[in-house]
Amino acid sequence: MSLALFNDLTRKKEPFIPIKEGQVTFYSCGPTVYDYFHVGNSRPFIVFDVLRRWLEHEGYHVTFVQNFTDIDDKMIHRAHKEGITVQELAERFIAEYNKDANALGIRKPDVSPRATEHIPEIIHTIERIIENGHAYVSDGDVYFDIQSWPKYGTLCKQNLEDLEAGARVEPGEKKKDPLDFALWKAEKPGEPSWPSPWGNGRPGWHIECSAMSSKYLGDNIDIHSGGVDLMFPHHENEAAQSEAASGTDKPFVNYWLHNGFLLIDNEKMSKSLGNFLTARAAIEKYPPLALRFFMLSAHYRSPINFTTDALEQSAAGVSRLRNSRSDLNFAAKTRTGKNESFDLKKFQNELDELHTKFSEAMNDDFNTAAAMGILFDVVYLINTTLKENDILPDEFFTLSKNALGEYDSILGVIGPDDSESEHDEESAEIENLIQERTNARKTKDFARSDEIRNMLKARGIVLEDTPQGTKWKREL
RNA sequence: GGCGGUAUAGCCAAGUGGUAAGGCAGAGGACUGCAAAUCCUUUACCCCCAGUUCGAAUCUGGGUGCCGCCUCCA
Repeated sequence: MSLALFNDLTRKKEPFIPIKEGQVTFYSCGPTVYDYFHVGNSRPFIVFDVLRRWLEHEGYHVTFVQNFTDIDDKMIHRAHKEGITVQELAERFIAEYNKDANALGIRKPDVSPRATEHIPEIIHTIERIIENGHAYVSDGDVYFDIQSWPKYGTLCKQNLEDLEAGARVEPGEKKKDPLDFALWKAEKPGEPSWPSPWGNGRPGWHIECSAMSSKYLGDNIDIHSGGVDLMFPHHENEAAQSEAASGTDKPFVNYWLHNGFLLIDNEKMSKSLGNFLTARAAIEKYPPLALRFFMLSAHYRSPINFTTDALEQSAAGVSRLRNSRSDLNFAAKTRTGKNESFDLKKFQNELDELHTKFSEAMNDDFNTAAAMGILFDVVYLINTTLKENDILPDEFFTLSKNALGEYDSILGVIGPDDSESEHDEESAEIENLIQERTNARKTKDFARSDEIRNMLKARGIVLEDTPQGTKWKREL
């Protein structure tokens, strides 16, 4: 089975067929860098990171672009409040974004364009829209002309009347239609501005994505993703702008993907509601891997509820995965050898079968929840095999490690391998203490034995006694 | 009001019409100096009502609950 994605444009699961064979152009809406991003914001970053990895795993050459919105009302207000420039604010929170994203195992995009570094492209895009007759200048502002765009509302499946009924009309606005939205906003005192054919001003919210997407990926791209709340108005507007600018009948985006919301206490987590937890605060409280596990434990389009319980359960799940790998590593050092009664072929077949299932799950609208179920099946297979055999051949360890490694290169929920750091200074010290404890246990000095174990435990090092000796691992 | 999502065990959650994956927690057991980990055993009237079907968690119709979008929002 090949990859199918649920396309919000058609509200159907469709086979994924890229524009250029073997290549994927993928634009993901990034953060407005006026603050730390919160746990809800982290969901699309994590789930679409996994989709990107999966596409690459399947052999596509992916160009992944995720923007930084570094100029808008929120940026301006926040910068004023902090007494710094908008640019300083952006620099600060782009750095903070990168820290948190890195901690959560989110890979860097191929391109991370910033709105303020693309003012010429934005202006050019607006000029094209005006030339094509879909925007008008009104007293220094430029608005998109909704009435000139019959397709408006196709993404969010709303007709114009219903949208107009709900549209906010602000006094003093210079729009022809309440649904018209700003492409360019005339300069206001004390706000950053750039010169343009329509006077000094700044870009509207939606236009940056159109301009930057087109610059780095072209006028017709494969995938565009973001949270469901961006479907309207942001993505609807983007599509209208981009298609109005390109002037071709090719759609801006072939596959629109939207992740479901993250709820906290059964309510949407949002900055405006004030019920948010920053990703920074969350990963101080819970292991980052647990947060990632949590995001991937449900299908990306389902809503998920952020609770202490759920995060603790996720952390326990991560531990199970990590334990299996650390048991595997330890056994590889202590229990490798010839074993005539072990049926390697059968083991390999079972792994292959699970591999097929994993691929099927990921190809089915990247169903990470099902895929993680398969990962646990793999862990179970490895654990029982380790249990049933005292000695196992090299091939078993190679196959098992490769399997876990491959799955984790996509999901990123098992995390770094402690055994890779086993030659550093701290490890040597730990090994010495373990040796001392082993000696104490031989002479039945359990007081000293437990003392050493507790001492290491306090440092986050957990000891486990096995028939092959004592193994250690770091706590999550 | 318009549009959309969702309802599966104590909790989280997958599920393509053929009597329910996986994880967490719990109980009992094996192993262990004690622990930890692991393994074995064990836990589901799939929101309600009606319908289609030989057969429905899955399809249809009607309810009900919860959530979201329609305004800045991942």
